[in-house]
Amino acid sequence: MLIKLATWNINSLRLRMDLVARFIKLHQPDILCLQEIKCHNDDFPMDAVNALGYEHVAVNGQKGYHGVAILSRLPLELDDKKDLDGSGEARHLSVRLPQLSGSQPPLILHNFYVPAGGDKPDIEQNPKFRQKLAYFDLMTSWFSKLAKHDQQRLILLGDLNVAPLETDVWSHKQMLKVVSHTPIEVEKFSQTRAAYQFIDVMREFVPAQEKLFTWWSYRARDWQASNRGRRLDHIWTSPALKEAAKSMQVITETRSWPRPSDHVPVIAEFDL
DNA sequence: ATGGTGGCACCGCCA
Repeated sequence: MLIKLATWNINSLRLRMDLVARFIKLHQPDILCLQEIKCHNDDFPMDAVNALGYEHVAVNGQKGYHGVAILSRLPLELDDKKDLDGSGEARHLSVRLPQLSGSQPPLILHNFYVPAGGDKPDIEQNPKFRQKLAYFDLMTSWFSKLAKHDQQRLILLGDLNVAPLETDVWSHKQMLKVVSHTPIEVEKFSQTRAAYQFIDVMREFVPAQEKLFTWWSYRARDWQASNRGRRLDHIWTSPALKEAAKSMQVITETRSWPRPSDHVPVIAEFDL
C-alpha cells in the first residue's frame, strides 16, 4: 500500500486551519504530522480536522507554545508523549500504525519539535541553546538504547531545527555562527541520526550538491527574491524502511499563501 | 553592526 506522509510546522493550527484544509485538498496526505500547533489539547480543532477526513488523531498540545499532532486516515494507536528533558514542553508524539504492520514488527511514527535554541550559540550565555544540545543528547541515548533491543520499523520526522548540510542553508559561510547551522549542532544532530542509523529520506531524492530548504524567515522583505532559506524539517526512516521510500516533495507554494507559516510541508510516499 | 516579522499571552516570551 502506497502511503503519503506529510510533516509541517504550522505555527498555530487554529490560525491556519484554512491553510491546512487547502494543503489537504491539493495533496491528500494519508497522514499529516504537525508541529507548533500552539494550543492546549482542549482547544484543538478536532471537528474541523475530522471533517477533512482525518478520523484518527493524536495530540500532544500545550497552551500558547510548541505542541505536536498527528492526523491520520488510517487507524493509529498512541505510543508515547515523551517529555525527554523534563521541561514540561510538548515536543514529541509517537503512534503505532497497526494496519501497516501486518505480521512484521509494528511501524512506529515519531513526530518531534526540537527546541529552536534561541539566538546566541553559547551554552554559558544562552540556556535555550544548552537545552537544544541537551535535547539531541537525550534523543541520541534514547534511540541508541532502542537500537540495541531490536531494529524496529521507524519513521522519525518533524521540525528538528538544524540544517545539517552546506546546501541546507543559503550560505554555509555566513551561517556557521548562526543557530541551526553551527558545527556543534550539526554534530549533535548527526549523533542522533547515527544512533539508529536513520536514513535522511529527503536527501535520498535530492542530491547533497543541490540546495534544499523548508523554511524562510518572516523577516525578509521578499522571501522568494532573497531565498535565504534553511532545511530545518526532516523525514528519517530506520534502515529497514530505506527501500520503502518512493518519493519526496517540498511544497514550497504554501509559503506564498496568505498569512503563511514560515515553514513549508514536506511530503514522502512509502510503499508499506 | 543592526534590525527586520509573526503568534500568543498579556504588557514579554518565543520563534
